[in-house]
Formats: sequence, C-alpha cells, structure tokens
Amino acid sequence: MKKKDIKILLVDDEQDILEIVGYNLSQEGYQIITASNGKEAIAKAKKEHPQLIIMDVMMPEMDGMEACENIRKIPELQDTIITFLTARSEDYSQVAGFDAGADDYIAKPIKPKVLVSKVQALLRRLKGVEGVSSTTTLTVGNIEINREEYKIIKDGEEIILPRKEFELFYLLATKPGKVFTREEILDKVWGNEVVVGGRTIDVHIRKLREKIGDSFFKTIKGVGYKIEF
Amino acid sequence: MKKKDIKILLVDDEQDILEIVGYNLSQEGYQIITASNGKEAIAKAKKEHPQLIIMDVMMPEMDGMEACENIRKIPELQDTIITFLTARSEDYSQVAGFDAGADDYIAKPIKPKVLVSKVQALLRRLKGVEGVSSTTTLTVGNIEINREEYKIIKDGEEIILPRKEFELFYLLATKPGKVFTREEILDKVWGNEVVVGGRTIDVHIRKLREKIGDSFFKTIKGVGYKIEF
DNA sequence: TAATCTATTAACAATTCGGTAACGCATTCG
DNA sequence: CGAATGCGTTACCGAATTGTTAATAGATTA
Repeated sequence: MKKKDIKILLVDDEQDILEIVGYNLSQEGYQIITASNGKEAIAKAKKEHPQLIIMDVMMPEMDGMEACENIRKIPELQDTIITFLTARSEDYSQVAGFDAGADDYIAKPIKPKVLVSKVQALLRRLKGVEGVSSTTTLTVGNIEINREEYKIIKDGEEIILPRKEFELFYLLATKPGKVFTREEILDKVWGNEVVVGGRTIDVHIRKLREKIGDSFFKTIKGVGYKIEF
Repeated sequence: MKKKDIKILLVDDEQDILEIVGYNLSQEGYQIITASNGKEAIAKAKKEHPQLIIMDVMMPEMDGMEACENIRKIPELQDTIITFLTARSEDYSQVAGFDAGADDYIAKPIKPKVLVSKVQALLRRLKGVEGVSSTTTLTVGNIEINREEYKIIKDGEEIILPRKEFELFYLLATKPGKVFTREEILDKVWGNEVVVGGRTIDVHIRKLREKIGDSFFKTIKGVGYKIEF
C-alpha cells in the first residue's frame, strides 16, 4: 500500500493541534481526515475507513476512550490502529488507554519528528496483514518459535535463548531445509559491518545443538548450515 | 463473558419505561428480564441471577430501597450490580440509595444513549466482558490489578504501588509473556520525550520484584523484561 | 512547615553473553 | 602419505548488560 492511499483520521477539539499534526502528516504524503470530537470521529471513521486514528483523550461530547471503545466494535474497523494523544501530566492514562482498545499513544507536546516516525512505525504493522502470527510466532516441526516472547517451545518445554542464539535459530527456521551460507548468516544475524572470527558461528551452532537438539542442525560442508525437522 | 450472556433485570411499575429501556438494552445485545414491583424483582433476581439490576426507586408493593436491601442479603447475588432510577427532583434518594446497597443511579428522564453508556460502564466491573472493556481492573494469574486505586491484589493481599512502579507493572501485565524492550518501556511508561538514566528501569523492576515476587519477572538479556504468571 | 514517600542517579557488584584462541578430528587433495 | 582445509569442541576472557544499594532532590501529604 502506498502512502497516498493511507488515510489518517485526526481527532482533537483544538483546531491548532489538528492543523499542526495534519500539516506534518500530509507533508509526508498521507491523506488526512479530521474530526473535533468523539461522535464526529466515529461517524467519519465509519464512512472513511482510515487505517490509523490519532485521537486526543480529552474531548468534549465524547472522550477518546469512549470513542475508541465504540470504534473497536465496528467490524470493518477491526484492523484500524488507534493511537491516543495524551497530555504529559495525565500520565496514567497513557497506559490506561490500552484496554479501551488503543494500540499506542503519543505524548503531548507533540514534536513533529517524533510524531512522524511514530506514525510510520505504527503503519508498518499494516504491511503484514496476515495477522499477528506471521510476525510473532513461527511453528516448524514440533517447535514453536515466539519472537515476541523471545523463547521457543519444544515438546511443551520452554527454552529461553540469548539474543544471538535466538536470532540465528530464527533465521534458520524461516526456511527449514534451506542451506544458509556463513556469509548469509553473518549478514543477517551479525550485520554486514561487523567482523567476527571464523569460529564464531560454529560456537553458536554448538550451543543451539546443545539446547535444542543435535539432530535438527545439519552441516553442509563447504557451504553452510541448515535446519531440518 | 459475552454480551448476550449478560442478563439485566429491569424493575419499574411503568410499562413505558420497561419498554423503552428494555428495547435500548436489548438492541445492545443484552438479555432483558423485567419486573414491575419490588417483590417480583426479588423473585426474578433469585431465579435468573442477573448481573445488573436497574430499578425504580418509587414503586407500589415494595419500593426499590427495600427490594435492594433484600436482594443484597441473597448470597448468590452478591456480585450483582444494582442501579436505581430516580426522578431528578428527589435527589436525596440518590444518596439514600447507596447505603441500601445500590451501586449507582440513573436520573430520569432517561436518555437512551446515556443509559446504554452507563450500563456499559457498570458492567465493566464484571470481569472480561467482551466488547465492554474494563477500565478499572485487569486480572492476570492470581493477581488483580486495579488501576483506579493504583494497587494490586495478590492472593487476597493488597499491595499499593507508587505511580511509576504501577505503570511499569501494568504495562508488562497488558501482555503477559511478551518481552518489552527497554525502549518500549521508556516510551510507554516514561513518555517519548523524557530522558532517564540507564539504571532507572532496573531499579523499578527491582522494587516490583521485591513487592510482588521475584519469580514473575523475567529478564531477557539484551532484549528487555517480561512478566509471567 | 515538617515529615514522608517517590523517582532518579551514581557507583559498584554480579552476571551473562559474545567472541576468540587453541586444539582435535575428519576429509580432501596434491 | 602428509599437508591443507573446514568443522567441532572446550575453556576462557573481556565487554556489555543487568542487579543492588545508598544517596539525593523533588513531590506529596499530614
């Protein structure tokens, strides 16, 4: 989806905020829709189907929380990301919004750069529309890999892996059977600028074999490693 | 619990009120039971075990107050929420009703929208009603988190947490198992423009471990923290 | 205003992780 | 056959990360 196809609904009772935020986001190429209270927000959300809603918590008529709850009930808007704007002082509400169905919040005063990068981060979620599972858990064989929780579950047993080990395992697991060359592994797990010694990968593979099971890891001599279930 | 599993008992001697109120709530998906006086109300309450009772104060046979007191004595109905309907003029009864065991009151004349949102607010007290998110408590494992009072209840024991500690705990508890990176934590609990030293989070985690129990908090080195019940 | 409680920092301790070196073993190849 | 190559293994070190405590400034409450 292209930027110009993305609709963002801004909801705030202060015209200033709408203008500033709206300006910054439209500069970025997003389509901006505005509303000045909760009711209007719900109406426009229904009509326009925005991908993202940025909404002030405190508003006349109907506050952000309530509006959020209402919007969450609309089936067509299940995938809409809702973000609150909160004043710095009322900081408990930052966390408070989450079970009203909010995905995130942005604290006032709003810095345009922070806002834009936050919005982009939020919109990244839209790309993998396959649902949360594709980006958070991966199941191969009898092993479940949970990226969100940084652990793997093998035969019901939970194994917590250190970062590098986890990443290495995760990489191999993304394509079971595929042989990853050392070069590929270094590039993906270590990053292409880092230079590490020749035995580093081996050692990590060793640790994985130890923790997860020797049989899963195959060495293809002269080529690299692969995983098999 | 789903909306359609929620029973609401309406008690009023005026047929009109029963119809209007009943219609609006059933539109929302709730199951409606009606009664036209206090005695009938008690009988139906016993039989049907509604989660919420909305009752007129003024009624023939037995008035709302009395009925309320009676219902409060029934063990199975301890968790039932009782709300009075009162005419605006007789506001003394608003106060009076509370020590008869009422949880809230709704003033006449009744505006359907106000009523519905009030009912939803009341039902939030019931845990885990889908589509009516809880704004007051969150229960995970054997720990109940009460945001209104900034406290948690663990095994019946009440633990009061300072704001930051509470927010941090609450954040982790919104997604048990998920690893929150330090960045994420700073962003959500401290806000996106605040800069704090490197050991601040650790210290707060420490305090939580001390107060709530070491075992709940897991450190994923190089990644962040998570909570597990 | 005094007394208390919170949030944060600084300083230091403890731990863990990532990486390396050194060596062993097997296979390959000249 | 012996050297060369590539991988496996172990032990260990240094650095990065986290844990802990105490001190302090700021906020809150009595």
